[in-house]
Amino acid sequence: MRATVPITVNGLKAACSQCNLVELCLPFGMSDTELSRLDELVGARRKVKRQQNLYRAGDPFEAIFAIRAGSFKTDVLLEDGREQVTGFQMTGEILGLDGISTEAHSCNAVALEDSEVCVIAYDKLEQMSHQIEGLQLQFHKVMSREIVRDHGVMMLLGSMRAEERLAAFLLNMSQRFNARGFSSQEFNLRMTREEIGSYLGLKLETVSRAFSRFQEDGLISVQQKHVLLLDAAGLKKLLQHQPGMR
Amino acid sequence: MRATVPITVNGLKAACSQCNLVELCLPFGMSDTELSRLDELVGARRKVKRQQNLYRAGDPFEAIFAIRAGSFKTDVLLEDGREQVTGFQMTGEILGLDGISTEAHSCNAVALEDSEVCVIAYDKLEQMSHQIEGLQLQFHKVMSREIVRDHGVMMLLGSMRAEERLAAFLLNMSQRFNARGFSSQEFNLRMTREEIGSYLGLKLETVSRAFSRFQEDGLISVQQKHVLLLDAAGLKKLLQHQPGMR
DNA sequence: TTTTTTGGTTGACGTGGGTCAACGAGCTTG
DNA sequence: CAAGCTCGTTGACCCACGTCAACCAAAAAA
Repeated sequence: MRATVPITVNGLKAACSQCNLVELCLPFGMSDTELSRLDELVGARRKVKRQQNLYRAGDPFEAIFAIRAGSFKTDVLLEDGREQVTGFQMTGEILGLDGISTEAHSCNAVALEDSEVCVIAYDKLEQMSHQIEGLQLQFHKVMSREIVRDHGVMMLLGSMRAEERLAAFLLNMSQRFNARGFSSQEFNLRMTREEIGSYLGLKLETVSRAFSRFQEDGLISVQQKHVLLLDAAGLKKLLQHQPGMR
Repeated sequence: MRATVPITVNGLKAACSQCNLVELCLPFGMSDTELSRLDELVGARRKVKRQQNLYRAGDPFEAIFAIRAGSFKTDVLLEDGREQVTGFQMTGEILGLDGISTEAHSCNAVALEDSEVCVIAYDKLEQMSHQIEGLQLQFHKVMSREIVRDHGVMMLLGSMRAEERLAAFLLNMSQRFNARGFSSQEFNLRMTREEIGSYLGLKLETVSRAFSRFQEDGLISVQQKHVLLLDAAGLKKLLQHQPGMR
C-alpha cells in the first residue's frame, strides 16, 4: 500500500513557478522563494472536456481549482428546472470557493470548451497559508474579489436595462481578454446566447436583439460568437444613462 | 507619545468569550481556549446611529466588523445615482469583506437602526489565523457563505418573478430572526419598501402590491413594517412555481 | 454529400412590472 | 396641536421585455 501513494504525485514539478498565469492567479504578488514553495500545493492537473462538469452542486468539497486553460461557467439550478448562470471564468481564475462554507459545492461548474485546471487540495492550502507569508492574504483577496464581482452582477441584474447589461458584459469580457494578452477589441465568446441571457437575467431573444441593435448603431460587429468592439466608449456611455434617458 | 497608545485599548476584556452571539459569529465552532485567545482580536466596539455610515465605498480598508447589536444594509451606487442594495445584515454577521481585495471598501454600509459593531483589525486577524487553529477555517467559511448567499440573490434577481422574490425574502428574514432566538412568524422589518425593492430589483410600488396580495391571499398579515407569517408553507410553494404557472 | 441538430435572428403580440399621480397614515418638529 | 415629513398604499396607464413562432446558418452526424 505504502508504495502506491508516493507514485501518484504529479510528474510536473514546477507547477506555479513556471506558469505564465502567475500574474492573474493565486500566486500573484508572491516572491520567487514563496512561489517555488507553492509548487507543492498544486497536486495534479485535471482535464475537463467541453460540456463536462468539473463539479456539481452537492459534491463534497475537497479542493479548489485554478483554470490553466479554457473556460467555465458556474450555475445554480432551481427544483423547477430554472437555471441561473452565476459566472463565467477564464484562465487564472479560481473555481470552487463556494464549497468551503458547507464543505459541499453549492453550484455546478461546466467547461465551455476543452479545458484544464490545477487541483489545489483545500486542507493543504490551509496548512500552507500558515507557512507562506503572502499566500493567506492573496487567497483572501481572491475570495474578496469574488464577493465584489458578485455585487457588481447584483447591480447589473437589479438596476440595469437589457442593453446596459449587455454593454457591461461585453466591456467586462473585453477587459478580461485584454488582461490575458488577447485583443480587447476582437474576441470569440465561448458561451451561447442562452447562457449570456441566463447570466444577465434576460431571455436569449432579448440578448440577440441587443446584439443586433449594437451592430445597427455601429458600436460592435457581431457574427455568431465572434465580436468586434468598434466603439468601446460608446458602450461605456450606455452605462451612464439616466433611467428616463433614451 | 508612547503612553497614549496602550491607554486606548478597550476596557471590555472578554469580548468574544462571553458574547451570546458566538453561535452566529466568527468564533463559531471554536474551543474555549481558542475563544479566550480570540478576545484580544476584538480591539474596540463602535456605535453607529441609524442612517449613519459604518463605512463608505472608497474608504481605506483596515478592519472588518461583527454586528453586536442592530442591523445594516450594504449598497452600491452608480454614477447616475442608481442604488443597488446588496444585502441586509443582522447581529453576528460580518461586514466589510468586500474591502480586502483592493484594500478599499467597494460598497457603503449604513445602519438601519442604532447599532453596535465589534471592530476586528484585519492585520491582526491575519496574524491570529496563523496561530489559532480554527480561526482561519472559520473566517474562510464566513467569506464562502457570503459568496453562496450572493449566488442566491443572483438567482432571485435573474430568474424569479416579483412575488417569488418577496416570498424568498420573507422566508429568509424569518429564518434569520429565528436563528437569533426571535419568532420566525412575527417580526418587524427594519428597512423601507424602497430598500427592499432595491435589494429585490423591484420598485417600491411593486413590493407594496406584492405585500398586499400576500395579505389578500391569507399568506401573511402586514401593517407597515410589522409582518406576521400566517402560511409559511404557502410562501414556500410560491417559490416552486413553473414559469407558466399562476 | 445529405441529414439532423443546435444555435442564432427576427417578427408579431402579450403582459408583468414600471411610471405617474393621488392620497393617507405615522413620525417628527415647532 | 398643527404643520411638515417620510413612508406606504392604491389606481390608471404604458412600455420593455417575455412569449411564441418561423426561419436560417453552422456544426455535427450519418
